Amino acid sequence: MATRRVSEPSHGALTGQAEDYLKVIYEKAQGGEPAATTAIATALGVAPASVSGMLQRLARLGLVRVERYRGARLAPAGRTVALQLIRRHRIIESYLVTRLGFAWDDVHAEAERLEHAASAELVERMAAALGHPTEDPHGAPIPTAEGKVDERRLQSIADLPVGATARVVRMSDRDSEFLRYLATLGVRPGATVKVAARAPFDGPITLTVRAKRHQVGVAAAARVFVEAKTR
Amino acid sequence: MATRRVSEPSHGALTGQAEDYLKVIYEKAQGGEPAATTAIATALGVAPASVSGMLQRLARLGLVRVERYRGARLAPAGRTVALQLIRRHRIIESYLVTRLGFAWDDVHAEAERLEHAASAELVERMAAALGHPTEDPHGAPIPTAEGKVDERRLQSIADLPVGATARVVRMSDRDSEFLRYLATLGVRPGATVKVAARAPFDGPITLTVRAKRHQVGVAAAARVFVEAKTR
DNA sequence: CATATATTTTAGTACGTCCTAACTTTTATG
DNA sequence: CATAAAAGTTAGGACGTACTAAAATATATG
Ligand SMILES: [Mn+2]
Ligand SMILES: [Mn+2]
Ligand SMILES: [Mn+2]
Ligand SMILES: [Mn+2]
Repeated sequence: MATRRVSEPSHGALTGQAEDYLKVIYEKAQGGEPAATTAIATALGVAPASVSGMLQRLARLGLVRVERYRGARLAPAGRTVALQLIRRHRIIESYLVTRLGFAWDDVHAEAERLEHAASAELVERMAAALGHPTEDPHGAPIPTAEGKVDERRLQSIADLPVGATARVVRMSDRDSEFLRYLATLGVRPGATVKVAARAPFDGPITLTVRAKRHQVGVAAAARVFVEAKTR
Repeated sequence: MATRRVSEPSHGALTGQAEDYLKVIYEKAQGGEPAATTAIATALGVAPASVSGMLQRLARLGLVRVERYRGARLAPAGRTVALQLIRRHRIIESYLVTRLGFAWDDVHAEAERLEHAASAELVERMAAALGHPTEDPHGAPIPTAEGKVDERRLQSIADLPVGATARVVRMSDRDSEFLRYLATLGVRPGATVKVAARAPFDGPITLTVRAKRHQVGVAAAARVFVEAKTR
């Protein structure tokens, strides 16, 4: 019996790259539309041609269904892989912030790598150590080990009308500079924000957070997701 | 500015595979002799031909010096990479055992993967959380961040004469079945063992551990490293 | 020391992943 | 709706890593 090669991926027979594709397809294909090749390419930082190639391989493996020139959706098997990966990612982020003192704007890149190397056992031990958290540090819901996850579509701040008050639920975690910017505004999961004004032609949005007013661009506002307060 | 690709290795420009080769060469080339191709191949579970190829690449990168048909030694740059990898591996193992309740016979495979994904920051945070340990759970010394490590060559139990008493310092951690076997004998770092008898022709060694006698094979004894007691 | 055996390397091939350039299809616009 | 622009795919190639089979070299043995 030969030594198991350590280069083999930790989860099934999939490489980390393939896992990341599935995760991005999961994220981009929410809401009926398949994930577009270019959107996947941008998210992963690869050329569109590379995506076309990978989609064919993933389709051959039964993990995605591809409509040529239209985009890709996850097949059930691919969805399972994606949700397990997302679970690992979010538990790892939570653990790094809670137990190892990582800054919340700093954990994403680390988790992006560890999610492929961490075994299910490690992840479940981390989850247990944290008391089985249901959300990661950026407010994103953590899928259960069985693959259940809250898939509600949330409004972003950019969707709110003037005068609306909302509770911040989650925000994009890909860009740590963005997260640090939000932190300076006091915008974090659980915070209350009010849209005080909106300049026309997609101009800046005036936000009230903890009694302070800030002007934020539409692009930033669109990356912060909220629940309207039914006050 | 494109998104950094997550497939990129965490440490320098080296892949995890190349790192593992360097680690094995470090281990096999202690004591003058270069690491033999077949020894590297066996340790990594690959064919000798694959090793020849990788050695050429590593030589081109200035990480190893190869003597054709003789074997490979680490160049200074390769030694640095190897020692950093070993530091990551051993700190990760220590952390998993101490903080996440992993069994000591179970952590090696996990660490073998995580060592390539964990950033220096993560590893230093783990080390700090543990109070900067100097040995891993199997008694192996942890190199410092600066690359210093205790490289003493230790005797194995198989080297001891009958009647010798010794303190167990460390043991091979690659095989969890082996580690569980040692645990049933009470052989762990810090334990005291006495060679009560040795059957001729490399026959079984009779060991006294915590007042109990056990017969162990020479192959097993050769994988447990000790310090003779100068009582 | 000649030759048999063991070890190592080379040659040729495969696979996953990526790229650029060229081509095809879809979509948007006048 | 014709055509220009955008999006997507294919072709061809590179790189890292692995394999097997054959050739070269080193070592052991009679
Ligand atoms: Mn994240
Ligand atoms: Mn990832
Ligand atoms: Mn180990
Ligand atoms: Mn490894």
